[in-house]
Amino acid sequence: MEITAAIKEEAARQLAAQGSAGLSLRAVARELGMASSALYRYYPSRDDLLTALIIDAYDAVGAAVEEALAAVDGSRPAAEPVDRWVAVCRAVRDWAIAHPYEYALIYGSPVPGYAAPQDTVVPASRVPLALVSVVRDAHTAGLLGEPAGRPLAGPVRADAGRLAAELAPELPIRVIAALVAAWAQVFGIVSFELFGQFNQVVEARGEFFEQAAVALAAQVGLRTDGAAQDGATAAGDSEGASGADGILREK
Amino acid sequence: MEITAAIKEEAARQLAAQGSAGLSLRAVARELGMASSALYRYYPSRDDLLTALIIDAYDAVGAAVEEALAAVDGSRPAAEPVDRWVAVCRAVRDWAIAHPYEYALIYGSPVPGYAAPQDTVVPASRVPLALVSVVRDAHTAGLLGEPAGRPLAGPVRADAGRLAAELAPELPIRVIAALVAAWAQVFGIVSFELFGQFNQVVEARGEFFEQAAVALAAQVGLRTDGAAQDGATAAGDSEGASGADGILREK
DNA sequence: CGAAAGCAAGAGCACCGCTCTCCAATTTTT
DNA sequence: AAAAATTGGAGAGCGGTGCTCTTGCTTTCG
Repeated sequence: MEITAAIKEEAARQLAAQGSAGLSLRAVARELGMASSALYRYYPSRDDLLTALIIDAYDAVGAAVEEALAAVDGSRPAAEPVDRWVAVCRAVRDWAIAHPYEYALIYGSPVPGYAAPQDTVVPASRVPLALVSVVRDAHTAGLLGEPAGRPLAGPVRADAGRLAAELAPELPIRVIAALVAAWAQVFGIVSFELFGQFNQVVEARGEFFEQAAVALAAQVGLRTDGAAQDGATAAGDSEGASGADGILREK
Repeated sequence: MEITAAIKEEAARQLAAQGSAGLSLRAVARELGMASSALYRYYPSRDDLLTALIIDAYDAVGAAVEEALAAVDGSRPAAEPVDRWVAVCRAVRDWAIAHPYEYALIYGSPVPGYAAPQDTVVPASRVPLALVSVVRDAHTAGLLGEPAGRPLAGPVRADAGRLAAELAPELPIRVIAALVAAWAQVFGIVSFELFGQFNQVVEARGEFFEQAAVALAAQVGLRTDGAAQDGATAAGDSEGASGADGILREK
């Protein structure tokens, strides 16, 4: 049962090298020294292989986020909620920059024949769950203030209430709503950076992202008290990979 | 010289029907009753055709936004800054829902062989320019408060200053920075909705988006004074197209 | 030992982007 | 008006793709 792993590994290599459109079953088979038809015994179609890669990508970014959270929690003194939040956000961005095609695969436009089976939902929820845990921990520590924004409209309140019930019943519903919005917004910034929308607009992308992440933390109610904001300290060190402008637009 | 238009039109039809990956030069030629090779006289490659479609898509969403802005400005009484901001945001979302594949083409992952030539930058700037104009008008009317967030880190300040110089010298630099962030965040929410990330998370997507747009307006400093927030009035009417969950994920 | 199941290979289908050569019509130039 | 040059299109063909179907080998099981 390790052939499937070898296939996936080679496919991941091609994905990382040429993007999802450049992934060819025949090329994978060629590289593995087998007939292309033999490959269909392990993955019934190209989309199924892609789905496996999608799941792996979700798991990878989820693991990166959880690892970053564990790292910041191991620091001295104990990390503040805002720092934990920013650590999660930064982990997402760093992973995206390091794996642009994998990122595009899961957070870009769905592939042509796509397929978002149920298997993807659990891995896909690791990042949002990390964000929830940061906010929940802040809440239990009494470090959660009022989220920004007006009272929720009815239907939004219903959605947020449902989410709160299954994720964090102790959190205020408005926090949940703000959290979902912040979640989407974090990826909005990362996507804009990776997909080239910031090309002649934002150059200091690491610092810009940091700034936005801090603002989003405040948006969900994480107070930035205690040590004054020194978010700039760790801002610049995630550069280097984004030296050229635009990651995916090479041509 | 109208053959290029016919080609583009048919290509746009295929794009809207099957997405960018489903766009085939041969199919376009077939549909137009000509040899596929003849098509290369007008578009040297598939990517060039795609680029033309990208420019059209940018122009379309830009026009939709400007039209929405003109519409809200024609209302009585004169629209408040927040309402103008939300109108722009809503126009983006409505256009995206109406043209999911075009949206994916320009705001999703860049296509495999892509090509982001300079021709795209002007059309692509129409939406952000509309956002800038809303904020600038609010500023000249004295309706712009302090943007949220901390003081800008040096490099971000430089970026924002450069943008301010060429876009709106009278606006505070921090507003520019907040504006860029809000711009990316608006598209983050739209992309998450269209690309299926909200699938079992947010159901009341119109209201949710409205809420987030209002919050982002506040984030850039647009005060929601005067008539108390009645943003919910126009919230629910942009639904209907998003009845099914997920637009691009049919399979 | 023989049957059955699993696995790999090959050929082939229909499609794709793209290039090349060729031809006819048209336009321009002489 | 005749000749030359440009243009727009057609066809064949190359190498590539995903996918299917049939064939054959090998391993396992009864």
